Amino acid sequence: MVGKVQENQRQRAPSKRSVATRDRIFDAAEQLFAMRGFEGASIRDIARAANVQGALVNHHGGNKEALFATIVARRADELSRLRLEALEHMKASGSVTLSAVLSCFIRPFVDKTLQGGPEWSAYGRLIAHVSSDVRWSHIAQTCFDPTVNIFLDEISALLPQASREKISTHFVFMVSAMLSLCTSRWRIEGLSDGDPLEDMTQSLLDFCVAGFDQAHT
Amino acid sequence: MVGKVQENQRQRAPSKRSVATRDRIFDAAEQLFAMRGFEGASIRDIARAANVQGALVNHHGGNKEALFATIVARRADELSRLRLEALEHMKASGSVTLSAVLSCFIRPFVDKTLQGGPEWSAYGRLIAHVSSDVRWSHIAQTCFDPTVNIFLDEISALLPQASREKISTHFVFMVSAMLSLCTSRWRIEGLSDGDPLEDMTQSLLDFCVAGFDQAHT
DNA sequence: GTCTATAATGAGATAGAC
DNA sequence: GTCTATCTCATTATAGAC
Repeated sequence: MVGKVQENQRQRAPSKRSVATRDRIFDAAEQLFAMRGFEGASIRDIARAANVQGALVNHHGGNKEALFATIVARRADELSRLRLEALEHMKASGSVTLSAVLSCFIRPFVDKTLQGGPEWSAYGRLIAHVSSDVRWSHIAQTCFDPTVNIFLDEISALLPQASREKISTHFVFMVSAMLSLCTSRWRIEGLSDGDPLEDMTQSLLDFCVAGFDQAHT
Repeated sequence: MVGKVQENQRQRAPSKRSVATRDRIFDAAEQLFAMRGFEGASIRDIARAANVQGALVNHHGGNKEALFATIVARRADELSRLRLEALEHMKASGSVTLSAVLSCFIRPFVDKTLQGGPEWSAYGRLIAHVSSDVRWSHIAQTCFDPTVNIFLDEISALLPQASREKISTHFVFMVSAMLSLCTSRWRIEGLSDGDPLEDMTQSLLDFCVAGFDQAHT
């Protein structure tokens, strides 16, 4: 029954098997794009990792750039939702502080990428690729800027003496530091003599809150 | 005369033309590795940009990984020297503050990569690639860690209550924010309504000094 | 939707003449 | 040191059978 329902004028609803295959392809693409970057991950590697023929990758994902964009967009909505829900929840609770606002942006990301399983761990590195290459600016604009702008507004309200430009600049510093938890933990561990910090998230938050706050005075 | 002097038992001194060719190849490799990453830059593209035959790239640079490592190492010494000189100069002047120490690390990098011409601008992005990919950890270890450890020691002396692990962690946050000036200025500009900040370097410094300083209390 | 087969191009690397 | 020529393999993408 379900298999014959039309989604729109041009297409059947995809079968369960088709969806499963597509998801396997997307998961494999996510892992490989995250680990090796756009050029470092080949369609063949993705197909092999997903246990499908190469042609299927193109069938489900379009060409390589479209596939990459799809993979980034796939989890962007959930991430935005988590961030905005945290923000709403915080405002409902009444105590709107700089620390709380930044936490609403950082915590969902870090919680997911550090404890949300291998897909989210890969997704964190993927976002780092997007954020450091102007070539993907259109993806960042579509997937992340709307939410980021909401947070910039909140921060502006809390730091009325700081210009929008300064807040945006500091925000990018914060995002870069946040992404380093996904891309550069090996670096932190290599520079530390002993065990890595127990709670890097709190440390990141403290670092960024102080960084923003000094702009106030 | 010079052309016939032996450098060691196995090799003549390279001719002026040879050195010029090699430098052209290295410069082209630097630009392309910086712009497109390791896999995104092909030996053929590098050869074309340097106006030489492909075989010459292998001749002067070895295989692709060796070439990449060479390109990163090429300017690392100068960068380290600038940073350590700044540190010495500061200590000689007497006022050893956290802000001054961090400035000795950040200023030489930012001054070079933002105003030191296209080679240094590319080099900044190149370091960003190295810093965000565990695959290049051996390069980071060789080229940057010795200097970084000296700065970690200085910071430790100024923040005796902070653990080495916390200082290392914050240092990586700082480096990530610093590198974002090379990789993500498009992002800052996209999020700012008006003109970008006049002095992003000072802004970065303020942000990081405050971030480190809060660990003190 | 999935497969085989293949087109069309580009990749890194080297041998050997000059 | 530089060049030409070439080897070998991987790349993205599509056409067309099932």
